[in-house]
Amino acid sequence: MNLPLHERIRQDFETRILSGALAPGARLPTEQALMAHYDCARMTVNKALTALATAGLVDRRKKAGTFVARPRVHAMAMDIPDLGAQVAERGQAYRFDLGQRRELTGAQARLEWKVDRAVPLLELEGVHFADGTPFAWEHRFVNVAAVPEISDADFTGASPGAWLLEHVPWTEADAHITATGASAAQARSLAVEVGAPCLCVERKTWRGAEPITYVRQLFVAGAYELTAHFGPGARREG
Amino acid sequence: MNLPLHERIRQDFETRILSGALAPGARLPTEQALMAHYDCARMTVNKALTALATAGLVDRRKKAGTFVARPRVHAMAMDIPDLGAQVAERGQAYRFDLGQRRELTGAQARLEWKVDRAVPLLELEGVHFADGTPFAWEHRFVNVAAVPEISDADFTGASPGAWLLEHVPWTEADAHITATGASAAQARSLAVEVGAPCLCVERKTWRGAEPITYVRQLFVAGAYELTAHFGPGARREG
DNA sequence: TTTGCTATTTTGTCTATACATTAAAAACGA
DNA sequence: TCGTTTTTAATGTATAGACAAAATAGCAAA
Repeated sequence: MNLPLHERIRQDFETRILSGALAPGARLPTEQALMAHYDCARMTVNKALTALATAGLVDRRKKAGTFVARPRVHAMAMDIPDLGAQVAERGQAYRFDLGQRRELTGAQARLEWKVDRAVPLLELEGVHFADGTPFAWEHRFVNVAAVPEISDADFTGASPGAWLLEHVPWTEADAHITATGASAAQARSLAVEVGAPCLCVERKTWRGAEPITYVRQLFVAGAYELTAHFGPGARREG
Repeated sequence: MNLPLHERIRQDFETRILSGALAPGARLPTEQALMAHYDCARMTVNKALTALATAGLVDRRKKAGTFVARPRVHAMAMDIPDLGAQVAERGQAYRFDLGQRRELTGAQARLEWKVDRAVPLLELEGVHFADGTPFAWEHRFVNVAAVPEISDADFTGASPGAWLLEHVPWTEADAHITATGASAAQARSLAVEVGAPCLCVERKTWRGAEPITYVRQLFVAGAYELTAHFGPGARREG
């Protein structure tokens, strides 16, 4: 494959960014440095970096330079919600209660998540509260190999979702959304009646080819609403 | 606002494409013609057209030229589902029963849809069946000014959603997804008990700045599932 | 300390040109 | 007429250079 040079440069950095080798906030070389390194004209480097910028992978600022973009959920079609921040935004007190925390070996993990590779997993289960009232229950698996720092994280207060958003940029996500009635255990956790309507969101996220987390969240009907916007522009008001 | 020239060129054509003035398949002027028209260098024109191409608005072929791309829903993050096609794909018989059909004047329309401009609306209400079993109820408003042909359309059999997908390319959509219990009327239409968990999808779509349709759909829990994929790649299997 | 100016670095835009690549179209030959 | 070859018109890539714009950093004055 003889790719054009600007495309090769683009892919070089895309790979490094998606793999995490270039962490969010890291500065890329200047166009001057790159045109020396690749022995080409500035326009060629510029084309590669501009492409990365329009793809949202990097931010470019005059005089400052080019930086790996922090993962912005707004750039994505549907907000991957940080429940705590949203609750706080409405002036309510947020709390996350961790119920269960378990480390799973690779063999178990393969069963639980149905990934092709066997990976060590962290299993988390807990409930989100707004002003002391439970509004969401979640059950999550995290690929420890992808995020080793998570072993030291403490989720009594901040939710695992918020922690992951902060620490791991994801690049791809799959979501399944259904309605369901609360099971007995879920109903107990959420303080609703068995069979009460709930919004169920199942989501898997990846960074490049590496699976990050799988989560199943149950929201009490009326307490939560997913919104999504598709298309080039920003979200509309009407 | 003094936009850069390549951006102005890009917007010129984006506007014409989204407004429908340049229909899918139409050929754009060659770079030569454009550099004469805008009195600039070829690279400037090229940058504008390349941007439109990466945004998926146009296709470019060497020797042939630049053409307005046909709208591809697959490029969008979440499939706007054609319920009939999905049901048929599973080997079930699909049917749509139109319950109510009403023309609304501008004044009423403003109330019903809460758009800033007063537009003539078509109000539709009906139920989707798979193998004779109702699985979704919908209530829809269509901007007749944007799609005048819809007045002649017949929805006994094919759903309004399918008709719109066929006839009107949308460019932007907003969706709100919640869980809710079925109301008395909805429960009767869907043959479930009052309060049964349902997935509720509210969606507005636009073509450019022009509102096309607003729909509220209720899916019986378990009978339907929304899936969404975010990120550059294609939907994953796992 | 704060404010304001100035220099400098880095990206943003644009030009004019050159050659490569591709695929449609035209010319050609059997 | 059909298939093959050649031409040619269009986009794709790349160069070297110029000036513009913006934001940081440093310095000077209030």
